[in-house]
Amino acid sequence: MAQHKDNAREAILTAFQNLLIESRGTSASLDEVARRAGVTKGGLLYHFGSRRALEDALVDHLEAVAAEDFERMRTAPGGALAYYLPLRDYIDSPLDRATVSVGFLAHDHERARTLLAMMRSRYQELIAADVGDPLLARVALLLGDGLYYETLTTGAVPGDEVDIIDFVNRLRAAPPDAG
Amino acid sequence: MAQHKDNAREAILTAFQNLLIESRGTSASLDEVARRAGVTKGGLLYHFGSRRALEDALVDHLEAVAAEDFERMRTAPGGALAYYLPLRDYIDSPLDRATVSVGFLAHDHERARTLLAMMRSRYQELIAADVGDPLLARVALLLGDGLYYETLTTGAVPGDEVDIIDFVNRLRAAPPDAG
DNA sequence: GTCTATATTCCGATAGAC
DNA sequence: GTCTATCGGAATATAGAC
Repeated sequence: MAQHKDNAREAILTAFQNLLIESRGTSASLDEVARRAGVTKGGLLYHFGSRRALEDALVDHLEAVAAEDFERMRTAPGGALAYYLPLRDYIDSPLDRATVSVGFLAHDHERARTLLAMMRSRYQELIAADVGDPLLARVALLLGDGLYYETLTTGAVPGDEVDIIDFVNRLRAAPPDAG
Repeated sequence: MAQHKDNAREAILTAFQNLLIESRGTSASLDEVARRAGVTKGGLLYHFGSRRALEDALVDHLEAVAAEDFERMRTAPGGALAYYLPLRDYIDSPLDRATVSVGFLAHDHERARTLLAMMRSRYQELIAADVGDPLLARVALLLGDGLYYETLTTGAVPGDEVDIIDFVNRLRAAPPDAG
C-alpha cells in the first residue's frame, strides 16, 4: 500500500518519458505531456513546478534504475560480460527507456550528461573485473557502444547481436597473439 | 573563378553547421544563423526560402562530401579498413562536421536519417570487401562506432585507439575459430 | 540582394477560480 | 489538486521598403 500515493506524478513522468522516446526529443512539450497523462498543464505544474523540475525527476529516476542494474550486473551468475552484452534483453527495458529519454535531455542538462558518463565508466569497470584482459574488456564495451549507437541513430535493433556476443566469447576463450 | 558566386549561401551554410555542432542541435535558429553569417533573417530567407530548405542544403552538402570519401576509401592504398579506423584523422574533418551536424537534424528530417544509414552500410560494404570475413568487418565497424560514440559523449579522443586498431589487425591475421 | 516590421504559432510559466 | 485564462518570449515566415 506504499505506492498508492503520487499516481499522477508517475503518470506524468511516464508520459514524459514515452513522449521523449517517441518524438526523439521533440514534441515533449508540457501541454503534450499533460494531455498524454490525462491532466492539464496546470495540473502538471502543480506536481512539477517547472519543466526543469520535470526533467530533474526523470534524471533521478534513471539514477535509481541504473543503481539497481549495476548491482544485478555485479552479482550476475554468468558474469558481468554475459549480463552486459545481450542487447535484446536490454532494448526497451525500463533502464533502456530511462537512458534513452534522459539522453534526449542531455544537451542542455549537465547532470544528465554526467550521469550518462558515470554509467559508462561503471559498466567498463564491471566488465574489466569480469573479463580480466583489459583490452578485451575495452573491446566488449566498445562493441556494446557501437550496437547502442547504431540503435540510437537508426532506430532499429541490430539483428546480428547474437553473432557479436558469440564472437567475443570465442575471443575470450582464445585471445589473438599479443605480438 | 568558379566559386566566387554564392558566397553568402556558403557563409550561411557554414554558420548553420557550426551552430548545430556547438549547441548540440539547439540554438540554431534562423536568427542566430543569420547573425553568425553576418546577414539578417530576411537576407537568409532570400537564399534559403525556409528552414527546411536550409536543412535540405546541409543534407545535400553531406551527401556530396560523403561520396568523395567513399571514393577515397575504395581506392585507399592501405585498404578500406586502414583508411576507416584511424579516428584521429577523421575527428573534426569536413566530413565529420557535416555528419555530426546532419545528425542533429535527423530526428525530424527523414532524408537525413536515410542518408546517415546509407553511409553506415556503405562503409560496412567497403570494409567487408577489404577484409573478407563479414563478421570481422562488422566488428571493425562497430568498434569504430563505439570509439566515435565515446568521443561524442565524453568530448575527448580516446587514448587507446591505436591498441584497438592493432587488435583488429591481429584478428584479421588470425581470426578466432568459427566453432 | 538585403533590410525592417509584423503576423502567427508554440512553449513555459503565473494567477486565480473551483 | 486540478482547472481556465493569460502573459511573455522565441521561432518561423511574410510583406514590403530600399
